[in-house]
Amino acid sequence: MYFLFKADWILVEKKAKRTKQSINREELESRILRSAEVLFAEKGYSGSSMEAIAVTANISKQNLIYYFPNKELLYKRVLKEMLDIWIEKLSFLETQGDTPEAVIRRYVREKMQLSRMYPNGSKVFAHEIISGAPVLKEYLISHLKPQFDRDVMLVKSWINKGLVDDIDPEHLFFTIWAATQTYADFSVQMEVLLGKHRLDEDDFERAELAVTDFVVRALGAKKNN
Amino acid sequence: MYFLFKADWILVEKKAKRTKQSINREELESRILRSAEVLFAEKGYSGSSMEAIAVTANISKQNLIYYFPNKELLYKRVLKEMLDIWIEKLSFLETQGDTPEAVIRRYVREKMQLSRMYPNGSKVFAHEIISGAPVLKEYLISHLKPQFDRDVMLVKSWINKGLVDDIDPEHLFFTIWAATQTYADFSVQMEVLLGKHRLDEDDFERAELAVTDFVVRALGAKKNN
DNA sequence: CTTATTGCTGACCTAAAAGACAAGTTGTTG
DNA sequence: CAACAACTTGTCTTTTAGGTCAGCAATAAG
Repeated sequence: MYFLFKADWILVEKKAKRTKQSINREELESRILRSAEVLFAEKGYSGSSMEAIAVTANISKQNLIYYFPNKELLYKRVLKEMLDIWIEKLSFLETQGDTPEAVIRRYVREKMQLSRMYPNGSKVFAHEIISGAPVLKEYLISHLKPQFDRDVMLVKSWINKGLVDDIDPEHLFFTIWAATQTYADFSVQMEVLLGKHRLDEDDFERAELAVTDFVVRALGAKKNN
Repeated sequence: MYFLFKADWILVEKKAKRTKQSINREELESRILRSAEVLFAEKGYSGSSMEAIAVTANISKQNLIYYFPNKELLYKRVLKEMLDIWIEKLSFLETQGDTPEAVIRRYVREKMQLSRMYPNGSKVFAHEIISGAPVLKEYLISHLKPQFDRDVMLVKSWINKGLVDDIDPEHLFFTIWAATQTYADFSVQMEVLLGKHRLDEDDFERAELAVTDFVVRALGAKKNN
């Protein structure tokens, strides 16, 4: 799973002899990554200093640099962690016997859950894309596009079979992504508008229902085959 | 229109004697603002140096500072310019005799056009909200929320009158905003996925059609009253 | 137990970036 | 056209941030 970027990932694949040190290393690395994620999400890449990340992770700056020799590497690792999760959880494969509606419902639900569970990773990703994807562009071309093309084809086949209405498949995906990811990225705006300090369980429940419902209606999906 | 933030806007309301200097000043100010907008959109607040903004605007850094004595002020002005445009163009008022569908169609179209015409402003706004809206939070509370509440009420009245289906009004708006703004903020991702260098006239046409259609279907709006 | 490896820290160094200041230039106005 | 205001630039200071390096501390391996 270390295929994402050229040569500049830290490769840690040496038999893993779980000594006291290696355990500590793992724990500390993930603490650093979580801290970095929070800061990158909130302040962006340039706005997050190594010093600040170190403080958040409760270590010294030099120690941080010991684990991640430079900031760009750290940033790429944070992005990578997020993408790994997304790839793992988001396949749009047509399960045997599933109706389009079922596939879509599952897809929307999983995207919503990612927004709910990894809001910071999502924000880091958003900053990156808005900024023109300087780091991720290659990845989008090599990994996301093929999957996208495949998924679009699938929806087209649904249309041809008359299982769903004649909608625009590409823009359907853009809308689904936007509508789901917004619950991570723009949560502050929603909190203000809903008059809450935090979006809670219930809000996400409603959101998931609403968005799923919108999408299903848009598809005009026929329930029985 | 200078009510947005406390006291730190530059107030320029002195009778405007259109001399050679004042014309030049206006021209230069807007050139600076456009340059700043581009950089803030791409690099975020911290990633954009005054030096770089000056270079982009083709003036010296010292001259930039003469016009905008500090970076934060410049940033706020960029945000303000964007918000002024949005407020001006986005009212969800029920025009006499208009059906819900017509109102919604107009609303979506206008939001799409904002994404198309002011992608950079939109990106700056997105960065700001994702970052927790440190500058804009007050504004969201005082200006956006009241308008939002009003618009939600309107949709509820539509529902009560049976003009549209029983959808979730709050989340309807969240979805519309997300689905339209994504064409500004995530344009790079779409370019990659559609295999284009730039989203063109035609893409936006299709996008507008798709999103409008999507929303109208979600509403289940009845065409005749 | 002692040697090698890994983890951690403090003292630097360098570059960039915000912006203060003073001095010069250009345009405006009585 | 003289005096004043608006504009522009070069120089300097301070702060911050990324990162190096040498050495000390803790742990693992023989």
